[in-house]
Amino acid sequence: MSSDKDKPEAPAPVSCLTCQKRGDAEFCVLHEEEVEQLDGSRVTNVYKPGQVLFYQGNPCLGLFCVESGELALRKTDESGHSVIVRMVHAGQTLGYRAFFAGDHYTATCEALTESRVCFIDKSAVKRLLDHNSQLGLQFLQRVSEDLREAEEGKLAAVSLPVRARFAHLLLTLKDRHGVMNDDGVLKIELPMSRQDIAALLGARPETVARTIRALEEDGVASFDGREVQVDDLDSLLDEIEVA
Amino acid sequence: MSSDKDKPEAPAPVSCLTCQKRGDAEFCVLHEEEVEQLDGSRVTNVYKPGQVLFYQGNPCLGLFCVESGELALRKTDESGHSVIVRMVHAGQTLGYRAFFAGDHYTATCEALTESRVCFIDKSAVKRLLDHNSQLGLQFLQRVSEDLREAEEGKLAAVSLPVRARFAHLLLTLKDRHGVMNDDGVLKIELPMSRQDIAALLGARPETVARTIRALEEDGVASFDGREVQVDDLDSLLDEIEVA
DNA sequence: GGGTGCCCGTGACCTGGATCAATCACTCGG
DNA sequence: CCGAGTGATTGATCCAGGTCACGGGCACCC
Repeated sequence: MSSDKDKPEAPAPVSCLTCQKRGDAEFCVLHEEEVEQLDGSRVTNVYKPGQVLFYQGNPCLGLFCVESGELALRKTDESGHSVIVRMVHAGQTLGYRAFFAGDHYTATCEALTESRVCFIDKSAVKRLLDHNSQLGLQFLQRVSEDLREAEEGKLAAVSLPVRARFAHLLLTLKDRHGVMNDDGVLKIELPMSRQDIAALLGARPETVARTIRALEEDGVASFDGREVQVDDLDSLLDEIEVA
Repeated sequence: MSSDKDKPEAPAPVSCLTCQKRGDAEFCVLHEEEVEQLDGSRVTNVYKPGQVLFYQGNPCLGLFCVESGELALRKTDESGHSVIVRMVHAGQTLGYRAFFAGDHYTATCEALTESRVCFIDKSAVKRLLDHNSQLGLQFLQRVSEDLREAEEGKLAAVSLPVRARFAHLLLTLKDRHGVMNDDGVLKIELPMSRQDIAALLGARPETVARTIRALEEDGVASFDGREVQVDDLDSLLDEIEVA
C-alpha cells in the first residue's frame, strides 16, 4: 500500500496520562502510578476502515482501548448471516466481554472509520485488576449497561419495524456524528456504509435503500452518500414511538 | 388464598451453608465466614407461578438468589410489546444487571413455576464485594456470558425463522426439564405457557401453535399440554442448522 | 480506452408471520 | 348446572420485508 496518498498521518502516540479520552474509559478510576503502569504495557495501532482487530473465534489476549475512530462488533453464524451487535467509539474499551468471560471472541471487530486503538496485554490488565478493585466494578457497570442495551435491542428487533429502528439509529448517531450548522440545520455524517447500516438494523441493504427513500419522500431527512440532512427532527423523533 | 389445597409445602428454609445450589451461584467463591454473613442478611420467599418479584422501573434494593423454580425476565416497551429476554433457574443469582449498573430494573421478573428465592440486601452485598474481590470477578464473568447470550439471541432473532428458534428453545429446555424414560423416549415438561413461549421467541401465540402443529406433522415431536415427547431428536437437531 | 469489482438503487415477486375473528376446552365461582 | 373468564387452536387475510434480477455510478488497474 502506498502511504503517501493516504490521509495525513495520525498524530504521534501520546501517553495514557495525556490521552484525551482517559476520563471516559473504565481506567478513569486508576491512580497516577497505575496509569503509568498501564502506559508501559500498551501498544498503539492505527486501523484503516474495513481492517479487522480480531476475528470471532480468536483467543482473547488482552484489552483494547479506543483513542479515536469508530468500530463495529459483528457476529456471524454458521450459515453466513451476520449482524452488527455493538458499535464502539473513541474513549471506550473494547474486547472486555471475551476477556472477562474467559472466552474466545464471539464477534469480529472491524474499524468503520480510521481508528487509533491501544492494546493492553492480559497480564497487565490482571495486575491492575488485582491492585485496584474499583476497576473490576467499573467494568461490571460497563458490561451491565451493554447487557441492557443488548436486551433493549432484542425487544426493538422483534417489535419495531425497520423504519423505526433506522430512526433510532439516526438519533443515536446524531449525538456523536451530528453537527448543527449556522442556519440551524442538523447534518449527520454516517460513519458506515449502507451494508453496515443494514447489518446493524438486522435488515437487507435493499430494505435500507427503500427506507431511506421513504424517509426522503416523507420530508423527514435527505440523504447524499454518507451525508444526512435532518429536515424535520420532530417527525424523526415521532418515528420511534408509535403502536 | 387457601393454602390447604396447594401443592405440599416447600421444604423448610435452609441455611446458605447447606443450600444445595450454593456451588452453582457466584457466591461459591465466598469463604465460610462470609457465607455465614450472607446467611444472616437473607430473606427467603416462595413465589407462585405468575407472581412478580420486581417490576421494570422499580429501584434495585439488592440481589436475589434462586433456590428452586424457574423464572423469566420480561421487558416491555411503551406500546405494550413484550419479550422474555432471559430465563432464570435454580442456582442462579437474579437482579444483578440492575444492581451493578446502578440502575433501576429494566425488566420485570415473574415466576414461571413455584419458586423459592432468597433476597440479599444491597448493603450486605456491598460488604461482601468489598471484602472478597473474587466475588466481583465472578459476577463479571456471569454478566459477560449473559451479554454473549443476549447478542447471540439478537443474531438468531433476525436470521432464524420461528421454527428454528423454537427447536433451539426445546433443546435448551431438554437439559433442565427433559427426562429420558426407560424405553429411551425423551420427554420434556415445559415450564411455561404457550404465551410465554411466544414471548420468548419474539412471536405471536398463534404462530407458536402453528409451529407446534408443523413439528407434529413432520414427526419431530408430539405435544400434549406442557408435555413434549421428542420423537426424532436428530431432526430436531437438524432444525437449528440450515441456510 | 475498456475491463472488473464494488456499492448502491430499483422494480417485480414471494412468503413468513402478524392480524383478525371464531371456536373449543378448562377452570372457577355461584 | 350455568355463565364468565382465560388459554389454546384454527382458518382467512394482509403486509413488511426478504429474495432475485438488473442497471448505473465509481474507483482502480492493465
